Amino acid sequence: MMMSKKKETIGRQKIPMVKIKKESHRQVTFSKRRAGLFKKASELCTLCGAEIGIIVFSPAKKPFSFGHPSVESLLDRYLSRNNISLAQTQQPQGNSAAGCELNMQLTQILSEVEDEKKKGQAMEEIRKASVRRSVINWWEKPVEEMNMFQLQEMKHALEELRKTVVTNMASFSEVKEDVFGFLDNKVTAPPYMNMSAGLSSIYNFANGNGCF
Amino acid sequence: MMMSKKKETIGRQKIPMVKIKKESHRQVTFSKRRAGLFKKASELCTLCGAEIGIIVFSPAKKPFSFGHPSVESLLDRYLSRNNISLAQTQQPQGNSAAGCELNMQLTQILSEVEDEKKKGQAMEEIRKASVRRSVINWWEKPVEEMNMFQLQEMKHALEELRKTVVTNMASFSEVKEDVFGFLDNKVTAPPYMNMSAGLSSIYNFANGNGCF
DNA sequence: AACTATTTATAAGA
DNA sequence: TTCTTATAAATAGTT
Repeated sequence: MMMSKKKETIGRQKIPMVKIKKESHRQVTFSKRRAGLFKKASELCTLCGAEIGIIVFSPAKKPFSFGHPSVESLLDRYLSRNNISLAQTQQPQGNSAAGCELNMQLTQILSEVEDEKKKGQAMEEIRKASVRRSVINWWEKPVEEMNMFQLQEMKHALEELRKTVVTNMASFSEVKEDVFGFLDNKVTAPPYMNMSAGLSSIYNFANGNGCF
Repeated sequence: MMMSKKKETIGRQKIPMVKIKKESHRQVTFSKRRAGLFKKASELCTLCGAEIGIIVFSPAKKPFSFGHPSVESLLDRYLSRNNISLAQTQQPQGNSAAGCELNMQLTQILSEVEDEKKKGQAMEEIRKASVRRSVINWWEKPVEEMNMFQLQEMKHALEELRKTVVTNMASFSEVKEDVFGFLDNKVTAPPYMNMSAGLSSIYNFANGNGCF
């Protein structure tokens, strides 16, 4: 007792509320605090049934977002209900209803898949002590308690995945058609959560058509 | 010393991350946490030079926002960046080419996502002794060897996944309604840091086609 | 609105 | 980048 074991670290220190000078330090802080901000938002949504949309541009101008439901759905919903149309300012591409439907399907499927992916990661994390990015432990909570934040985290994983898969995909592009032919049939499913973050990343991947 | 002065309060207690039942309590928590969220956002802006836009709808459907530089400009950039505009006002039309392209995009994305999902399941399988559908271990083979079969498996997994997720999602239905409920009311208000003129202009960035 | 006892979030360090 | 640890901050339950 009282042995005063040497402090291993000085612990958290108070920092002046001014822009962090050192680039690397600023990047680290940005990542940590962005995660913290999104977590807080998620909790506010859960605890109070609030609706929150957040858009963040990192100092490097990289976009991040959190949305429950999603920024897009909020806007869409509002506009639909109020029958407002502006669009003129946006890119004029004749779009099709079919395209929209597909788009919605994509949204639906993506949210499902992201959920699954996350679930898989969660199990892995629980079982062993981490591998890739560590998120909080929403996976140890009942399903009612896991939602937004967890899904948001999947976005990052998905984006990383893309790079890997896109690269590998080249080797069997011909098979792809056969296998996914079923997608030509409309996959009809009820719309649930929309993950803005996840979808956003998708848009960069699939644009060029007015719907996206 | 050791006088152990009577504790004046029990202090902060941990609370379950579920919607707070008591109306009054929920309202108080909302106020406190909203303030905390905005403060965190503010600090992130200052410390890292980030740009952040936040929109919050209270459980009572009252809108609040935080924006640096402004909610509008942030949303504008966000939407532009992601090419979400759907601008296609109302003209429905038949653009089969577009539909085809969309489908291809969907296919591409799905393949990526499924691959990830499978990867997660694979790890789970490897680590534990099976759980749901057992697949072979093509995942342990070099990428050149996994193709058709792997993709086929993913398809099934995805389809099963959908059922699971759709089922689980049902538990969110209650929240969902709450969440979208505010849309029935006109968004009228002006609240915290900067806003007011904000919302109306924000909506101008979207179109009224309901694609999103 | 204020007040603490605690829980959380994190700045540093490894 | 991820994990630890000590300390700064946020906040739940009270007054």
